[in-house]
Amino acid sequence: MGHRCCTKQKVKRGLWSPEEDDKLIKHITEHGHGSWSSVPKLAGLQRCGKSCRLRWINYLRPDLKKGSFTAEEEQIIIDVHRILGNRWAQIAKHLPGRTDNEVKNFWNSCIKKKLLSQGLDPKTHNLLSLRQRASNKTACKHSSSSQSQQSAFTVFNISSQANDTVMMNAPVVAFPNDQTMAMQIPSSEPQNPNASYAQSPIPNESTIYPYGSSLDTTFVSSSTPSSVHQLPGLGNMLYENPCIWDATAIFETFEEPRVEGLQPPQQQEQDKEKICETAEGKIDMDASLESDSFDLGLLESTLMSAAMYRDLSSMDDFGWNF
DNA sequence: AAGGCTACCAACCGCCGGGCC
DNA sequence: GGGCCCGGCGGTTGGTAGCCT
Repeated sequence: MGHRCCTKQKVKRGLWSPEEDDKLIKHITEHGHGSWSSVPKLAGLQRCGKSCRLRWINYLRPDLKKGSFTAEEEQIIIDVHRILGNRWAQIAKHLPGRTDNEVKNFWNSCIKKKLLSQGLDPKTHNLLSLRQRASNKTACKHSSSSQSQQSAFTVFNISSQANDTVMMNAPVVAFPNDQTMAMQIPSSEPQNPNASYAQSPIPNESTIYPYGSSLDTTFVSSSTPSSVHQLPGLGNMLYENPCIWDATAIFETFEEPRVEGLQPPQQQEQDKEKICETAEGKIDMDASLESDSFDLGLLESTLMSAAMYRDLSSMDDFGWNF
């Protein structure tokens, strides 16, 4: 059963022939599309108006960008999808020359699998639970090696390469070229986060280093948060923890980090609120992002706060003091 | 070489909301 | 207010090319 407009006349379906394309291009360039339902008749096509519209928008439009997606575009898709979900049309608006259909197909064929292989849930962008990861392993040859959950500060990493990485549901910030921000305590270090709090929180260069392959760059630190007993929230922790600050400084040595900085202090309160919501099991960032005029700057700052979302079960060890 | 499998992508389907009468 | 038409959107399907066994 076709669309209403398609039932009025006998219409052709399936792939478009070059002749049909020519007719449609000629008609639209000369007359514009006007009412799509009248296009087939005026253009001399045995197609439904919807089909003409789709063909034009997805394939024939002159301003379409041809070729495969760039790493930059891929990152934009991931970033925006993290906030908006499957709103392909909205996502496509941030990619000039790309269509929602194209973005959707690229997501389903490439990015989705990539995220899964990194242990990320493509829907929520959160790390998959151990069970989910286990079930995913059967479908994903290159998934991360099995890793146990430790402390929330142990690892901020998804790495398919690092055997001694301790995986947990912790912040992950993705960068172009699949660089992934991650904080990790090497397995030789004390695994109890409280055990090392008395140590100097300021890491030296030997304790923070790029780690992993070109596809998985992991930042490793032996340092741990400096003030677990007064944690006002992870947002503040980002500011108060020199370890993480120093880690961000390292980004400068890598290719064009997308996240240029953390939120200004006044945003911390908002972030705290978001994290509180997350603690209640709610991760809903869409409410403030319904507008068409979505701001990538906002997105980036949001991502930094979003970087602190994740499986709160792993956060239970900490004495939250809101 | 042939059949099976997988990935990719163009196109379709069905639903929804807005505008018009 | 209700029905109809239309455009837009997200989900899904089906064809095809390439790879693997």
